[in-house]
Amino acid sequence: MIMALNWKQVEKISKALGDSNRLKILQHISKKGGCGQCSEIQDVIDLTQPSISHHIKILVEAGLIEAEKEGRHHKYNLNEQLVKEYTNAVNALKSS
Amino acid sequence: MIMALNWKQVEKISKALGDSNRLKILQHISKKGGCGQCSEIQDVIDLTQPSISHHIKILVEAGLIEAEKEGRHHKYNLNEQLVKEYTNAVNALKSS
DNA sequence: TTAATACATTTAAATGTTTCGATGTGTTAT
DNA sequence: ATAACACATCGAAACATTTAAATGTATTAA
Repeated sequence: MIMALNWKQVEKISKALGDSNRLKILQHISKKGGCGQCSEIQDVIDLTQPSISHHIKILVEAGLIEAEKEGRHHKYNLNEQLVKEYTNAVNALKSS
Repeated sequence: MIMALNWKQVEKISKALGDSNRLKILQHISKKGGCGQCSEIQDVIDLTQPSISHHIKILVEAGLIEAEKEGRHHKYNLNEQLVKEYTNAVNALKSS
């Protein structure tokens, strides 16, 4: 089996997943069927706008979500392919 | 088996996976067929003994590895069940 | 018993992360 | 054009993590 992600990427994605607020953001985006907006995330999570912006940046840089600009709003989609590759890479620890 | 992980556990495991040295330790334990010793990990990873001890503690506390004392040596096993539950939980983001 | 080995713990320094207030940039509405 | 909205960035404080030197504990060997 060809490993799509290298360990540096696994580290980065794990770091991105290692924060409760970011996990909440991911769950929110996931529930919304892969979409969401910063402004509505502020209603769900008890953080200021700059903090949410920071966490979203980390998720985007890890590749877990993708931003789509629509006028002055931003929509976010979960990168399901990356989630799959990440869990594959972690699971590969079991049989390498 | 039935036990699914809660998000607090997912956070903790992700944090444990979010460090290159800990990923190397896990790979080493994994390669050795689920076993290894601190002293041989020191040959593979460029860290002092207290640092390795610290990282192993974090992996144990996350539940990713289990320690087995054998005299003055310690053997470590990958908790394959937990790895499975972790990847299941992360993958669940795709369809919740 | 004494010495050596394997690992844990404590302490402290360096470094990284999280968070928010202030402010900046681009977009839409009036 | 002006105001309001959505989001990004900067700067700084608070907090957490990483690392190693020093030291401690338990086990085995001589």
